[in-house]
Amino acid sequence: MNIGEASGRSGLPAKTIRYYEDIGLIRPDRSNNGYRDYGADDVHKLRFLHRSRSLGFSVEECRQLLALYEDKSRASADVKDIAATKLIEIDRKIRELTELRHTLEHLVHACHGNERPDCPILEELSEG
Amino acid sequence: MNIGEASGRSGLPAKTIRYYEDIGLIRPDRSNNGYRDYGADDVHKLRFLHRSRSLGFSVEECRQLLALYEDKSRASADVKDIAATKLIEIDRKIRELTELRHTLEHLVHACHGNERPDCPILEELSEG
DNA sequence: TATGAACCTTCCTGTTACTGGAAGGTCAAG
DNA sequence: CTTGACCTTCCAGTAACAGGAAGGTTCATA
Repeated sequence: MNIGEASGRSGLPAKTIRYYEDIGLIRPDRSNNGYRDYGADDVHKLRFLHRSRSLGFSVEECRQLLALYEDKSRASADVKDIAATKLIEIDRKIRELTELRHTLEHLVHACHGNERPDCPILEELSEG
Repeated sequence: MNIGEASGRSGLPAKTIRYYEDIGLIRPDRSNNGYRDYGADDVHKLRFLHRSRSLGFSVEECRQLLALYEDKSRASADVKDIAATKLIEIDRKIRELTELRHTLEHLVHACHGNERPDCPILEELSEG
């Protein structure tokens, strides 16, 4: 199938699929007219990539996961390590954002938001 | 003062300070030897930038905040709008990350993480 | 048969917010 | 006088694509 259909079936934009080929994540066949030609297994990989990316794995992590996925002799512990490390990162991000949220909420509530020039938000930003 | 001291006082790397000058956020004087020469107000602005960036404002938003900060006639409502919009964004990010966290945690717990090749994480990634 | 739309191709640039490094000038101390 | 710590400019690279130009292919339709 052409890239348009592979895009539709995998949920990835054609631009992204070409990019993934550029960086060596997938290698589709070529038709006689020069068009990329994707098989069912290619679409499978593309869906794998789509899902892993949306779960917060970087492209390099996806490359590792894909290699593990294709390696029948790998241990599931290898995969679990990658996922567990990512989980810790996500927890940290959530903590940081929550703290940020509290600070910002405090500032927004403290600001009366009227036509007068004094503003607690700017005051805090310039002093903090 | 030279860029090194301005860096130390503002908490921003010298590279970042030069970058902020490149994109027109600050305009320090120059000494006779060509070195950048920062005053107390420059350091004040740099600290403002540092803090706003760490609160999740983009550089362009910081530019707006800085302009509002320097404009004595601005209304505090303008600032409040920017901060409130950012608050909504942060909430959305937290929600997305939390959902992500649940999915990943589920996967990590489902995986026994041993030497055998079957792995629920990869299975879910390839099917989801 | 011509033509137009809807595909596809490669290549180049731009995005965000910096970071790293090369090549070279300046300054204070020993 | 040289060494080391500063400083300067400029160029390239990062992550993960997105947008667009210029042009080839295919298919349906007038």
